[in-house]
Amino acid sequence: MSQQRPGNPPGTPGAVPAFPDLPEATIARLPEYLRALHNLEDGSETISSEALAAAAGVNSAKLRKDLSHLGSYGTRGVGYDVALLIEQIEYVLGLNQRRAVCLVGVGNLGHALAGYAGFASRGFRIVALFDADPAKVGERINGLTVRHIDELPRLAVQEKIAIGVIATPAGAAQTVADALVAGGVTSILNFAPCVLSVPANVDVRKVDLAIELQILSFHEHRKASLTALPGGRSSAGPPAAQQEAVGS
Amino acid sequence: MSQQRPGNPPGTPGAVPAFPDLPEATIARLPEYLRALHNLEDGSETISSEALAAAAGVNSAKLRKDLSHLGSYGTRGVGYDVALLIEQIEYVLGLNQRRAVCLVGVGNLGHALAGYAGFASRGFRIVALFDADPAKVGERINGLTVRHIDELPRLAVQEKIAIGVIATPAGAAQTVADALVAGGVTSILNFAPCVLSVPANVDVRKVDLAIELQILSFHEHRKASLTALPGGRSSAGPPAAQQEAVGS
DNA sequence: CGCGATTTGTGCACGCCTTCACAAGCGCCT
DNA sequence: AGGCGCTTGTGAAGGCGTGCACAAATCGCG
Repeated sequence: MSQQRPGNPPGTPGAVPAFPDLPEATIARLPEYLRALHNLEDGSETISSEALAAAAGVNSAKLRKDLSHLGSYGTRGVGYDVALLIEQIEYVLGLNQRRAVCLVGVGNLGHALAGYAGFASRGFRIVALFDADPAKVGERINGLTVRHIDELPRLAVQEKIAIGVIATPAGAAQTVADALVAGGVTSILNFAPCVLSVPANVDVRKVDLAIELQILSFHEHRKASLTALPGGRSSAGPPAAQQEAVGS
Repeated sequence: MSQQRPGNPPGTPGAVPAFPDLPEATIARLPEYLRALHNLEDGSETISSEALAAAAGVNSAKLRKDLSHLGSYGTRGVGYDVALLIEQIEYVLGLNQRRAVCLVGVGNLGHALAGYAGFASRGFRIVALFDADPAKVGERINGLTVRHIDELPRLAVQEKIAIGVIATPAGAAQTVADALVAGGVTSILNFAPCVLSVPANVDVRKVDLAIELQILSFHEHRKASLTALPGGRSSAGPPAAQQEAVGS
């Protein structure tokens, strides 16, 4: 990621509700709390940190600290007001305004993302689809027409698109990122397996599906090597093959 | 995640190459290094930590420390042997054996995942597709026939599937997870926006596309509130509305 | 053969994050 | 009105991860 904390220049007086600079770890959990809150079918007005933490799958102390960071007021002995908490978190995350998102690359994955209901239901509005393949331009997906990528910068500016999603092959990703930046996009969600270089003011988050599987694979390997300890190395290639320069 | 480190019971003697218990942060980066290594079109035999770090988008000191954790031997003054390093990382990640993966839920997203080339090209083999919808059972996707989810436990055992991918709606995810566990699956990649509860020996990784966007949204909100400081709160709702219990 | 350039491996310090444990505060019941 | 139980908010400690800076090691060249 290209976080590069702006440093909170000493000059900024806290007159306006100078944005609470929450820890990154907290920010990453806020959406989870929000989801848990929305999923509450329980009609109760309030919820305790214990209950919400369980619903979100985290430690209750962590949750309380997270919420305290954003100044949210629970009531001791009672809990948090559900409706108020939802409003608070949505405000902090900037979800009260439906943000315009564009998606580049309507291949296999992009097609699925374009139709993903989870975006619309959680505060985002896909307003444009792009692709470099002329054969795909003009295709209609989910009520949107795929446009050629050359139109990206112009349309991004025009539609005030702040977030771009890259679902192209890795080879095209950097070019697309440049086009997004040219269009004034300042947040990028990158599904292409590659490193993007962007200006410091642009945030990039990466999701690499294969990497997730590889991490799981590691744990599988570890678990297997633990349970197989007594036996004699049954599975594939041993870690050897790197002896050299043993004694010089 | 349900990490819950096994505690490394004091009894385990390090006779067998007791698995290097790498820091989680390191594990998460190894696949990135691997990808960077594979992408090297440079025909050189070796690569310096500096160069590889740049290609992977990380700090070079971090990379060296990561590699040192897995005992990988670079050569001072020269760098790391590319081929050897690839072999090492692939071994640690357990990628030398093509792991069997099954995918549950062939809706919008599942469909895309089933066709995602990145899995096959990076050591994984999707061997089965499942869905609960009878209308989808029998459909052929990418050479695989969609089976009914009731067959999951049996087939998972039969095919020795260790990793399962959940791409169902949130409502069905827990049921699917239970079925996966019943089938002996010990690693789950969950795309459904919900918390799964699984036995301690099962690893779960979660990918929530909407959450990623929400995190970006936060940064957008923050950036906007910073640049708009001088002006007068032009955009949406202020954070107020939570006064109450001010003085009792 | 020796020296300098280069690059790895790592000790150390710092900061972030997590977790525990508890005081403070609030509501309810008597 | 008072006390009791429950829950939040937070101080402090510990662990983890990061990044700097440098010693150790290796290669190539004169």
